[in-house]
Amino acid sequence: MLSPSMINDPEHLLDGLTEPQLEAAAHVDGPALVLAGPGSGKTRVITRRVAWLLHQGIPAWQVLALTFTNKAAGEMRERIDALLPSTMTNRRGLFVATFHAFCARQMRNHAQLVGLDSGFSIYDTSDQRSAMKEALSTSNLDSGNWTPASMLSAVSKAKNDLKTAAACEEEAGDFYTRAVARAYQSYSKILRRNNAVDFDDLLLLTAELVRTNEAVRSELQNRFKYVLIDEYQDTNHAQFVIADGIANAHGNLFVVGDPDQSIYGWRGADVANILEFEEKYSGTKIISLGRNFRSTGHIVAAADALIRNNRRRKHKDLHTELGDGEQVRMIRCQDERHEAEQIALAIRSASTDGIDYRSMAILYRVNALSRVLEDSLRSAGIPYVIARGTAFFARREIKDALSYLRALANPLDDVALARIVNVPARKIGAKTLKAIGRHAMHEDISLFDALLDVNRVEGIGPRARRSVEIFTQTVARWQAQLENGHLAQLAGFVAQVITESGLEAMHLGTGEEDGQERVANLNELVNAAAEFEMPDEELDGPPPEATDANESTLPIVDSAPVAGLLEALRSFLESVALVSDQDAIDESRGAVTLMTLHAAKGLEYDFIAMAGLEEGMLPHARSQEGEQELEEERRLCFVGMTRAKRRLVMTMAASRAVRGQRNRTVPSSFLSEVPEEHVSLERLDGSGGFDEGLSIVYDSEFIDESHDEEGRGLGARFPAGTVVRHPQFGIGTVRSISPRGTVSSAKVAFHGIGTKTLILEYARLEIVHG
DNA sequence: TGGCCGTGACTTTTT
DNA sequence: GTCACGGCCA
Repeated sequence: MLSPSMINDPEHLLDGLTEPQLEAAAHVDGPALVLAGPGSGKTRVITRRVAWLLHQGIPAWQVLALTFTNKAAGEMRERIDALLPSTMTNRRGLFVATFHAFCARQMRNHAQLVGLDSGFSIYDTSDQRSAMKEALSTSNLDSGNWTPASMLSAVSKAKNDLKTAAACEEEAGDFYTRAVARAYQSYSKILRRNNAVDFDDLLLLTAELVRTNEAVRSELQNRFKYVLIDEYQDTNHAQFVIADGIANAHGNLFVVGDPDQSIYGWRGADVANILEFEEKYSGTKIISLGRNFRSTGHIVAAADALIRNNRRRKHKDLHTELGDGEQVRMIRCQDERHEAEQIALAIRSASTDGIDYRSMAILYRVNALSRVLEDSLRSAGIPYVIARGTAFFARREIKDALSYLRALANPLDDVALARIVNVPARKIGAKTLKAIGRHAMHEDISLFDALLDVNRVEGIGPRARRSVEIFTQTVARWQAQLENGHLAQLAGFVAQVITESGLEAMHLGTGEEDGQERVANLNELVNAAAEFEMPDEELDGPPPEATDANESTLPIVDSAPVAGLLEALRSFLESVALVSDQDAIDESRGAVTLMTLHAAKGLEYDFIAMAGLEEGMLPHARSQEGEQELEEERRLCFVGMTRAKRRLVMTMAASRAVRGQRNRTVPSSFLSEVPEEHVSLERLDGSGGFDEGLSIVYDSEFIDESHDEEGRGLGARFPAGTVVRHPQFGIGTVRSISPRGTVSSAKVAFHGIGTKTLILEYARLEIVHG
């Protein structure tokens, strides 16, 4: 076994590490898999290891570290930087980025190889939706059988598996898959025509490039001799191909992750990547980090007990040496308002106990839950921020401003142009636009070129014609400015477009109630542009000497430093397109953070409140159909619980209004999977218990010892084959029964509905015949 | 052309 | 409860 004293470590990089941490941090060559439980010092290991590599004389520009969020990338960069002596000569050029940003960078450099212009746009969800809408209507698929959103998710799935539209076409069998293939085809065409890509394309096209283009592959292989990937359990097939393509030449692939924290299966993440890593890379060094340095005993034990209910997992022993700490508080509240108040109270008392607001967070399964929590925090006078980086850029006024900028950065982007050509209203209405669109289609030119050609378009009145001319002149002026300007003018330019486009006046003028707020948001966008820094040469770009080494292949990955205004704008738009919700978190604000469980991945807080622990909420109703989905929900719950360092509160509301409809709820089965000795249970919903079946079950789970006869007994009454009646789903047949915690879950096939997984104790099944 | 209002569909999670 | 869309009127 290694120990610091056995290794020459003058910079003390390996000091204070546990044995397995040391093993990982001092790993240099060959494949390595670090299975890092929650709070096991993962980031510490990664940063020390990078510093260690450089310490061994490996130039920083040969190291590539990939993360999932910009926040994680930024933190990693900072922490590595802090570990490196400023005198170190080989510290320049470290490449730390998110997968998506890395891919965007590759594509800017090799745009022509994938049939794009380097000014390509990155479409966000709403752009994708308009593109898909158009795709469906042009290929006569808009019959109402499927929505743009469902088609997009099918296409996304295909892309994550690296399937092209042609491949989908080929293997399409039934009506639905054929429709998907056609929609995919037509959607891709639209994106291509607009010189645009979606999020999945960034990965897909880069993977294709790495896989099929020898020159690009060897360029990447030659530069990046050491590849690190964080949160490896959440990589999808495309990401695997990219990482593998770069690293298989030298095998220096170092991945860190935790299968128990895999929560992006729905997005194409493939846990097999981490589970089968050692088979794919022979000679893999496997290091398991189980000791938790984050949370106190009851929290770790509670989370551990929960996750043990997953069948498809590799067990890892979780333990802490931080002492028992406090029990997990579980509070049953009356309704969602009451729940929000209880959480506010818990935050107050945590604050009194010396926990800073900035070290507290409230987590929930769906964004819709944030509203009521916000209300209660506001009236309690507790400062809070919502981690929703993407929401800011989805606001109408911001999307408008960005569409202006995008149309300027990428003149082929018809989606952006169409959005703003008449915003604010400038007499270029639907009719005019349609005529112009037809002309563009007919002449096979972009919408903007068609606007320039307005005098040749029929069916447009003189007034509209004049308006179009004024608009195109303004745009031309901006474009000229972009060509000639430089980086430092970015914020000024953004402000100018906001003013000269009339957007600002539009929101100020009409006396809209929220006009002021919208203008403030636009100013915020200008601030973002002012704070935007081009990818930093110091830590991000390769040093000049790197260029020489690769002259025989292609120019080095990164081209000359960008200084022009146009490049700056494109870079800015790219960074804006790739923001994550986590990026909105700013610890310096001293506020409680609200976010989804998904967004909480990788973060930690002294105090965590988890809201909405109800069946249908967590686990979410949409994921209760199969065992796999249920296990992912359980992992999500596990991720949430393990964010807490000292205090964990889990709440549920006995009744909750969903979509305006108030419903009684059933406590999440996850709650009952936590052993009593780690829990302090509080019932504040006022119900006596015996008059209501649900609360009896809830009681029995935690307080009553009588659950054995009630719980286990039920499974025996519904053997497979029993025909039952469900109040909502109707008649069905029991397929199988399996014990889950102290209750029994049944898979029941309902006529015309499909198979549902039900908790026998909660679903009021009636036996039709046995 | 543009704005207003009523109706209906829909919400899981995100780079 | 919210958003998007289509129809209707100034």
